[in-house]
Amino acid sequence: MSGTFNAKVYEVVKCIPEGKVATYGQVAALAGAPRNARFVGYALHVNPEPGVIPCHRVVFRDGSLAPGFAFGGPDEQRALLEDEGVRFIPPAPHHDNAGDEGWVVDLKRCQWQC
DNA sequence: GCAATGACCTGCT
DNA sequence: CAGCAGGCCATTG
Repeated sequence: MSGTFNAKVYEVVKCIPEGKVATYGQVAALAGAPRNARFVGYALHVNPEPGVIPCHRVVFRDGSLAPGFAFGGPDEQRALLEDEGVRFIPPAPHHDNAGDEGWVVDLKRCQWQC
């Protein structure tokens, strides 16, 4: 009930359609705070409404997921996103930040846009 | 009620 | 090109 930036985050995240993913920075920007990407993660951490907030659709700016904090594990998260229709691609040689096994979301084609 | 921390991102050196 | 530091709001102890 914090009618504030935090609540806006849930609104944006819940507004993400299937087969699409949004980045923390994007959600934060849509919430009205491009520099508050940090608190976006915190907002999802409290996750006041589990099952309603697709936190697994929220990924890093690089396309990697949140390792260790996923609801069931990066493997489950990847399978879930892939099952929804999200496209996954291997890490680029010049940009390898393996968040999980080295699979990153194709932000080029599956990043949710307003 | 005070203080500290937190799934990040951006800019500058 | 790469590495380092800072910043914001809210929640919890």
